[in-house]
Amino acid sequence: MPREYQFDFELRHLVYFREVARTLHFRRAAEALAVAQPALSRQIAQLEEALGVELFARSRRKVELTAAGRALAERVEPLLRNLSAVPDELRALTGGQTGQVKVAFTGLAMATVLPGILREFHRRFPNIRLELNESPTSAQLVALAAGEIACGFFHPDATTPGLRTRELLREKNGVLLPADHPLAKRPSLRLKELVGVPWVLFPRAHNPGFYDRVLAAFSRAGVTPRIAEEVWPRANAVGLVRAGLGGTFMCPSEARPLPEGVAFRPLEGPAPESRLVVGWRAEDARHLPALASFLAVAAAPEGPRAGPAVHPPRQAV
Amino acid sequence: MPREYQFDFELRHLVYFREVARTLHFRRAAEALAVAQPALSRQIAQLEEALGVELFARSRRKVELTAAGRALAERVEPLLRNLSAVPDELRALTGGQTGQVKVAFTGLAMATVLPGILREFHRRFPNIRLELNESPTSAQLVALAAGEIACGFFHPDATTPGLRTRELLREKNGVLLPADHPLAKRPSLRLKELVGVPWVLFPRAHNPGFYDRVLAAFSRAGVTPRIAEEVWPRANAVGLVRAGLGGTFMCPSEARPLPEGVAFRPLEGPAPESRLVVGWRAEDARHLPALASFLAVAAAPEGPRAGPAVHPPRQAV
DNA sequence: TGCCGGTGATGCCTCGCGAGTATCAATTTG
DNA sequence: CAAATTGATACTCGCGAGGCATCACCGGCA
Repeated sequence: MPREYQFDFELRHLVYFREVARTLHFRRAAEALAVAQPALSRQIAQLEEALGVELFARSRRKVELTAAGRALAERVEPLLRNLSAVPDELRALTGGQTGQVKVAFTGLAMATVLPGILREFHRRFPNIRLELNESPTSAQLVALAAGEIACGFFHPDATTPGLRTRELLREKNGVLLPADHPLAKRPSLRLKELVGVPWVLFPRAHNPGFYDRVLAAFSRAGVTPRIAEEVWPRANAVGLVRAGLGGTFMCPSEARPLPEGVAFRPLEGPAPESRLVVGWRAEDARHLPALASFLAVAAAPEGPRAGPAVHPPRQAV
Repeated sequence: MPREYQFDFELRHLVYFREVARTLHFRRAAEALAVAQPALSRQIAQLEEALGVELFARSRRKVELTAAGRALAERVEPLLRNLSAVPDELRALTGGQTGQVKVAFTGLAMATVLPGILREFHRRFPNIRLELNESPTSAQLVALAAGEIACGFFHPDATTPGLRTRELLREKNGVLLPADHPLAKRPSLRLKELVGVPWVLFPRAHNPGFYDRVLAAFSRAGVTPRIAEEVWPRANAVGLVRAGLGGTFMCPSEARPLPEGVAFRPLEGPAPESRLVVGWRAEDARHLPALASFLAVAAAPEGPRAGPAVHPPRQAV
């Protein structure tokens, strides 16, 4: 039996095409797909070449579907819809619609991406129960290795051996100050201007890598910070800052919405960078169906998140 | 409206999966797909990870489908079948089921891949008429530029400006000799052993680049060939060799089946390499529906060819 | 009519990943 | 127990998807 026809296009082309066919607008479609407009233009051109057919009639000012384009849109729409249901069906077969998953998270996760993930997850998998516990990065790594949790949202620093991770957030830190602090009058700050400001941190053992990078950033700026408090869980740091005990680092997304009595100021120049990832043991994803379902939401390549999409930037700053 | 679900796998994964699901054998599936076995293993592993489901139960010695694997196979099979019909449908819409295409070809094309392409093409597009003319590479390039032909099978040498091409064949030449020639007793030959053998070539103007590479190969081997005849069309060269006028270069595929009265011997060490491509003007493929249909067969990435599949080797020898 | 804003295409560059080669590890077979 | 078979792993390389900057072109507006 001769080998079946192989495709000279990919699902990506079809997904891109569908979006352009819907919006009839390359730039808006590109934005919705979270790619740059030239990339989208080229993929559409490739698809047209692969099919040997013009799909869009582009005048410089307007985009419309050709007859072939309309036909393709009609075929592609149900096809992608069907296909998108397949992964959940398969997980359902292996029991991935029920069960429970133990999940650990840090304060940053709960302050940013986690609520959106949980909402989406409970919509798609109402019968899977999550057991959620706030826990520092270091403890999560131990618990993952020991199999005590199936999945953690933490801040990667050292290499995470044997774990699969997906980055969810990467942001340069800004500074959280008491609202009445003199420096809070400035629209933005530099690290070296923080000399003398007492500083609120977290216990070093919770994430030594990041802790040390913070101190290193200070010392590169010629400042020796005075550590006023080490506090945990993270959410309590805001209270200490508001109480006037000092300042602390914070990601922009973590500072939205801004609590009363504190001010958030971005840092100019070099500043510590916070990364948030979701991590799990590679083999678990194939053996614990409920975990696979959770990861289908939490570690989706571009899963819909709460609020405006938060794209992890490609390169570090 | 939130962005629709995006896939974390590609059509390639599904095609690969289908083949493994059919054969239940990674090596044979890899061969059928014309990829190496490790590549296939990894793509399947990726698909399993993307879906969060084990698709195959591999013992070291046997591969079987899991329940999820069976379910996926059932979903994927019709889906790919449907999808493979789409390109032809679209071309039909724009008139790509009728019309005519002017095609030029060289002797090598007709001796190797062209018959298989024509058979397949007439099966899929019985109402498109081809106008086929044997023509040397140089003339084809002129005719393509002038729009006199829509598509040519030729031997690329210089750059082919403004043309889209796809490689169909790349082979090291061997030597065709009269069956009773003394050198024909040897199982294989070296270029320098051909000293003194009269040589049958094609008119230089037909493909100066290749012609000169042949002479250069001779001179690098320390041989100055005596050009006995320059003949065209190519098929006539066999007659001259059989008549004892001399030897000529020939690709292994071109020498199958071997005509009476001649002997084909591979060359050891460096030897001229023949390449065959199909070429067309990029914009024509989108504006001439019948051409698009022809290219869907002739320039398919791995289209079924006559006889055992001829894969153009990845790197030159 | 000329300027400006919006739109899709093009050129150049980077980097991630698919695929190739070589090799390993495990199991069956004689 | 040796040899063959088979899927997985380590590494390296090259292609191409995608990013950024810019162009070419068109419409609207004063």
